[in-house]
Amino acid sequence: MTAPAPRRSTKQREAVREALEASDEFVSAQALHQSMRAEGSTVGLATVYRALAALAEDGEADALQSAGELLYRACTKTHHHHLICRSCGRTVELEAAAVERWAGQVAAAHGFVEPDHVVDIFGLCAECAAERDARRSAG
Amino acid sequence: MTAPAPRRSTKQREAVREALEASDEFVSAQALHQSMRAEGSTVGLATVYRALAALAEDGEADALQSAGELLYRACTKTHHHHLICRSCGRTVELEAAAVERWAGQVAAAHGFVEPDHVVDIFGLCAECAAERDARRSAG
DNA sequence: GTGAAATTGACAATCGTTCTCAACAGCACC
DNA sequence: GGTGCTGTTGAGAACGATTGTCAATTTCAC
Repeated sequence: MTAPAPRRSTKQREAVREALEASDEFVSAQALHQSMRAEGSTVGLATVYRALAALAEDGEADALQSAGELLYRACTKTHHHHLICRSCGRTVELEAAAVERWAGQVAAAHGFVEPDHVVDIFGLCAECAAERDARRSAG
Repeated sequence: MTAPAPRRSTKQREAVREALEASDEFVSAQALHQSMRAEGSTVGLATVYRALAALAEDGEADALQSAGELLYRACTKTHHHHLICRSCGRTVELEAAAVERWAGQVAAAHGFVEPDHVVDIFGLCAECAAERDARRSAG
C-alpha cells in the first residue's frame, strides 16, 4: 500500500472545490484558475492543478481529456458516465448498469482482469442543435 | 465545407503507415518516430505527427489519449472499440452493437443529436495478471 | 520535361502541466 | 495561547508533447 496521504484542509483547496461545484460543465484547470482570479482569489495555478488532481483522486471530481486538455467536473461519488454537449459543454450524468456488465463480461472473455472503462458520449444538446440549424437555414 | 484536401502519396507517409501497422499496440508519435529512425529512416518528427493525424482523419488509424499522450494504432475501418492491457498495451478490437444502440438511445432521450462516443476498456491481460500475481506472492 | 502546389525536415514557438523552493499555514501537542 | 513538525502555497522556471514556420524538395497533371 502507498502511504495514507495525510491531506490537510486549506482555504485554497476549499475554494477550488467550491469553484468547481459552481460549474455544471467540465472545465479546465486553466479556466477554473482564471475564473477564481476574476473573483478576487489570489490562488496560484499550480495549486489549482494540485487541488483538482487531489479531488479527482478522492473521487470527488471526474476527469477527462478532451482536445489535449484535462477537464474536471464535480461529480457524484458513485460510478457513472457522461453525456456531454460538444458545443456548450452541458453534461448529463448517466448510470449504465448494462454497460458495466458488458464491459466486465467482454474483459473476462478475453482473459483481462480488473477492468476499468471509459464511456463518454459526446453530442449536440437540443439547444445547440436548434441554434445551429437556425444559423444553417439562415445562411 | 472545407476544401477536399488533395493528399499526395509520399514515401514518408507510406513509411509511417507501415511502421504503424507493424505494431499491435497503441504507440505514440514520438515512439514511432524513434523506432523509424532506429531502422534507418530519416523521417522528421513533424512529418510523423502529420502523417498520423492524416491516417486518423482518413479512418485508417484510431487515436486515443492516455496519460496526456496521443496514441495511434492501425485499425480496421469499421467502427469499433478497444480492450487495452494497461500494462503491456496489448489491444483487442471490440464490436459492440448493443453499446452503440445504448449510446444512441441515451443521447436521444436527453435531446442530444449526432452522438459520438468513446468506449474503451482498460484492464490487465491474462499474462500480465499472472506475472503480477507471481511477483506478488513471491514478494 | 515543366511548373504549380503539396510535402518535407530542422528548428522555433506554443501550450498545458509539473517541478522547485523558500515562505507560509494547519494541526497535534504542550 | 505558544511551539514545532510537516504538508501546502505561489511564482516562476522547467518540461514535454504537439504544432507552426519556411526554404528546399518532391509529387503529379499536363
